[in-house]
Amino acid sequence: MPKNVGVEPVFSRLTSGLPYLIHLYGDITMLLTQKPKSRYRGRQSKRPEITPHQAKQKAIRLLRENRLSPMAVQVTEALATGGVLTSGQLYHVTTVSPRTLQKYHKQYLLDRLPILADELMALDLADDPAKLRLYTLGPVGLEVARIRHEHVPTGYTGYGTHRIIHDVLTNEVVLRLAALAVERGYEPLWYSKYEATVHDERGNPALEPDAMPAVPRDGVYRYFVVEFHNEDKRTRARSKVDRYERVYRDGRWRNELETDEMPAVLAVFTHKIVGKGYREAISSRSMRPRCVFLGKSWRDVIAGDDMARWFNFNQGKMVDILED
DNA sequence: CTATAAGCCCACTCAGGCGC
DNA sequence: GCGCCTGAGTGGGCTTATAG
Repeated sequence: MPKNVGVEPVFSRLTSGLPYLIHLYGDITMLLTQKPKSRYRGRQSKRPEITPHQAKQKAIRLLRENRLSPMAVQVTEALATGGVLTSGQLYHVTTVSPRTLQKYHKQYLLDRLPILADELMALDLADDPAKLRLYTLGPVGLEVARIRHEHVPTGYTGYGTHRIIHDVLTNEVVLRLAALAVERGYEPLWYSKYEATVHDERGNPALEPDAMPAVPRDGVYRYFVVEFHNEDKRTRARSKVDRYERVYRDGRWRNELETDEMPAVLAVFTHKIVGKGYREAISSRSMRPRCVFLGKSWRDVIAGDDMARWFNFNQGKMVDILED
């Protein structure tokens, strides 16, 4: 990809850990349905604050002296790509234990985001709800990532719950799709939303997908962009379709994404009305869309539905996105 | 108070490096 | 080869802090 030249996307190195992804998490479902009301409960971290300058010095030292373990690299890379992941997601990507994550936190590599008590209580399927944590890059991890990547997701501590959950669920979609791809013998890649962004002629973002997984096919990587909708407005779908079509015609994406084939859009929606919106937007166009739009409901994702089977809005039928 | 999370200590495994 | 050390990751078990 153009933006992170010389940097391997996370998944290219993580295929060995991926089979762990297969079983259902369940630790995610309730994050969506529960409204944030209760506050953080339990002991709070008393890790002393450090200045951004101190963090940068630590990061430079860690890299120069080669003192970042392979596991630490994998974890920071995963977070640099996905922004915010649960301890469960991190485990399924890297096989890192909660204990080690705690250590990384202490070393300023990671930050924790408070998980709300009610949402924890609502867990029913989780293997170990007590160990569920939300992690983002910490001050040092952020600086490490900045040295490796042009754009790094930041600011989660300032984001509202809705936004954080949006990103966690987006990552869940990517991880589950990747897990299936690995199961079928492919080596999937995982690009961040920054790497997936396409700009207009003035340099402003024209498309800002939530993530960009890629799966090889016939020796060439085939890209998908994820659009995760956890709102219930059908009009958002129409504007997305219009925007993708505009960007397609513009053609700039070929250079920015370094691909000859426009990535297919994987639209995941928590409200059926959004899927309906896509359907109407596509069928009502006078010209047949040039982009491929695929849809799946979040309900199906967490129910363990086959992650390769998506509804193709253009053709009006189910397809297998890894084989068709 | 209780429930929950963070902190801390110890012990174990495993891999790599070093000296002999 | 062997023994020894060190660092990383891990898990158990206990203590301490804090919101409700």
